[in-house]
Amino acid sequence: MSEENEWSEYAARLIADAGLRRSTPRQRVIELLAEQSCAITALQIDAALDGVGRATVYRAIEQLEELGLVHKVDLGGSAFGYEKLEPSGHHHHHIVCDDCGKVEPFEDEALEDAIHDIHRKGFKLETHEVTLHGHCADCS
Amino acid sequence: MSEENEWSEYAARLIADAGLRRSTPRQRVIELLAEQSCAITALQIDAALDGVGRATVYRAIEQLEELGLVHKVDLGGSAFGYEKLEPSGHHHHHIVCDDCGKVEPFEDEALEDAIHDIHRKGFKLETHEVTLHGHCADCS
DNA sequence: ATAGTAATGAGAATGAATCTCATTATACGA
DNA sequence: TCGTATAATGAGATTCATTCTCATTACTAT
Ligand SMILES: [Mn+2]
Ligand SMILES: [Mn+2]
Ligand SMILES: [Zn+2]
Ligand SMILES: [Zn+2]
Repeated sequence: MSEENEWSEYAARLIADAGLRRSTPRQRVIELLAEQSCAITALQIDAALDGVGRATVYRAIEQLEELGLVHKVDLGGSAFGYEKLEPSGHHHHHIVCDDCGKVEPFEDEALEDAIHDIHRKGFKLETHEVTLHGHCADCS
Repeated sequence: MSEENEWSEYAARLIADAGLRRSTPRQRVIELLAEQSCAITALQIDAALDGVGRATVYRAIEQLEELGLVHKVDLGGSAFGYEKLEPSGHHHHHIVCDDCGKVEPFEDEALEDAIHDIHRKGFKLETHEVTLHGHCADCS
């Protein structure tokens, strides 16, 4: 099974388990998110889905976030980005060019290890976000 | 010399080197940021400084950011936070409770080492931001 | 099929951040 | 010290991502 379908179906399952209905608009938001390999904004989703209202897009994102299916990321622009969170836990982080706004995903095993070693009493840690800032080759 | 004064004077020097004037409103923004040990929002700064306009607060923050004196952080609320960046490079990151919004700073040497070992060709890395999300004791 | 209610979407409202522009303050040379 | 150039300011308007409202629609279970 492709990774997109895997996530879509996992999402459908959690949605059902949460007692939510299987509605077409929310389903389309899920499918669009499933196709993306990196972050996309709420307004991009809204624009891509004719017939799906803005409010529905934001509501769907909020629910997916609460179910741990989607992750909100600040990529330096004027809007937040959202990307699916694989059930395996496998994920990437981002490098942002502070001059032109270009975003590149990256993965780093040592970084993940260091993060997983962090414990703070009084806090149950769930997710994390790492963003590196700098200047890309074109802007240097 | 206290760390606040150290940063204030460092900021004053960079402001001067950049050819900017030593204006009272901008100076007051700098001093307020110097007093904080963690992030504060632009509107909190504006509210704390009577006689200093909102536009001036945002402009000052933008300039300080460009000079590498201030760091913008997304702490999950409706507005961004800003905190001073010590000339020594010494800094902390944040743990956020996704339920109540509580923010706690933390430092981790191994994490910093892992981040400094990250290199990406075509990118000159400057700063980084790490945010851990979870649930605090009160909300668990 | 029907009832019960979750979900939707158009549009209004909110609010952080940005922009405008007339006025003021600062730096610097005379 | 004075005058000039212009950086900087602040009130208010504006933008625009996000949230809210509420009448209507569409799931789902019976
Ligand atoms: Mn749409
Ligand atoms: Mn103010
Ligand atoms: Zn990670
Ligand atoms: Zn760090």
